[in-house]
Amino acid sequence: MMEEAVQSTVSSAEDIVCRLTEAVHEHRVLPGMKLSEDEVGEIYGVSRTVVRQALRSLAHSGLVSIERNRGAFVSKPSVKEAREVFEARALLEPRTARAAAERTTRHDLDRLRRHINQENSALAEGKAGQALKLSGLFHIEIARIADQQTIEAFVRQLVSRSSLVIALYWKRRNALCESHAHHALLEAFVRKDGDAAEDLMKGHLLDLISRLDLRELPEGTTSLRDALLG
Amino acid sequence: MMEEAVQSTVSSAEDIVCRLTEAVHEHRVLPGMKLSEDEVGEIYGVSRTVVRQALRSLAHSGLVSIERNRGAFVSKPSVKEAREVFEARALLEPRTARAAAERTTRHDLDRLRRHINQENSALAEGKAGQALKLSGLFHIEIARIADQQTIEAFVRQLVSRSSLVIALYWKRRNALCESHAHHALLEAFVRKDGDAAEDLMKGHLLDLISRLDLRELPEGTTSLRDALLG
DNA sequence: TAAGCAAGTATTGTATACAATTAAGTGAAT
DNA sequence: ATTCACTTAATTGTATACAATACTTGCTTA
Repeated sequence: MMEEAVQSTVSSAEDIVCRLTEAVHEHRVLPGMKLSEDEVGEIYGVSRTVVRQALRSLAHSGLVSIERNRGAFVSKPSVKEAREVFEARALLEPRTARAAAERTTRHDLDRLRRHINQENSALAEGKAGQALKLSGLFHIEIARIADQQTIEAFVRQLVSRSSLVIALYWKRRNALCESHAHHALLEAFVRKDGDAAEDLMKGHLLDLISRLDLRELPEGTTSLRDALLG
Repeated sequence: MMEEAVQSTVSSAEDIVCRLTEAVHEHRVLPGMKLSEDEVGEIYGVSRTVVRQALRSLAHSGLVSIERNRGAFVSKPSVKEAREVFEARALLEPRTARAAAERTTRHDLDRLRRHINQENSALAEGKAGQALKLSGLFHIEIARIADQQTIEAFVRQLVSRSSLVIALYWKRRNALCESHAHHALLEAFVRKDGDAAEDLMKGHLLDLISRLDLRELPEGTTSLRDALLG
């Protein structure tokens, strides 16, 4: 009888948040890039009103910095901010991995396995951006398994910002970043070994930090002079 | 020469966010309350545009829930959400208190002392709302001393949501909630005793949870029937 | 009397228009 | 030639207007 219209229960602003977030995660949008309201609106076919909602939402997550009367830019985390992000992750994720390992269901294990396969496929095909995005999603998936929505939201934010940090401070861009860390975590999950999961996650995060070059270099704006006189 | 106008570097939306947040912290605005855009806009003398910005910002912090085409309401955390909030605090705050204790300067100690005095004054004068707000600010101050802006932002959010949890689940509303916990923390800070600070904070958070009644009762909407048939 | 339906009212979602601020470009003076 | 000032263009901040959705109320009917 009633022609049930496809009522989008999700606002279009959230949709744009997702698209921009994914672009950042895949390093298709890089730190410092200007996000003009008109431009973004034209790309996605919505008005500035909804674009502004999305940008402010992203600013809340730390992915975007809004400067009054100047507009929105993809954030460029400072060295200090980069350290803070990983320090926060070190506080949240190991204990969350423990909780997740002890709660894992068979269904969760299947999802994790599929996820790791996707990661490896992306790496094998040279899709570095997608591999990076999937790598982050793995950590979020763990928070989901732990059934901790509040912490999951924090981890989401930290993973996003980590993506910016990696874009700015990763040591060897061309190096394959495949590590067995995720697979080792999966094995701990199979055994429901909370201790191992916590330790593995702690070590994994330390490993990630060690691959960053967090000397104070890129703090100053990459001035045109430096670029041209180099 | 130039008549330097008072250029508000802070957007009016942020101003409204602060005012509403403070009202929630002081329990002058309670969980479930409707926040009509027109009404809020009229109260603060701004248009709906800026009110909507503020409400979405508060929704991001978890203080407000926005239901599509229905509007914004002060969040009513479920029992599960209440537990999650304090579990997240248990992960973040003890280690942060340790870091803060080891970094404390004399200036920080003065601020903490003044802060505790204000708390006690508010309690003595029976200003329960203000005392609660100050109590939360104490925890935020610790994250600030630790010089961890990222964690500070998370703690801010968790303290805000804790305020909602307390409004819903606090056992004995009339009980004086003065505890020596904050003062004990201050003493650990004076000694720069990180171990003690971490333990004290852990215990303080457990103490807070123990004063909540987290049985599944208030999950159902406080229906009019319950209120009138009581 | 109670239940269901329908029209009207109120509130939110989105787009557009105007105001304010910033950034850029042009020109003149030192 | 360089720097400062001024004008002009572009972008963001805010308010308002219109569209879509949800809620209320009154009426009809069983």
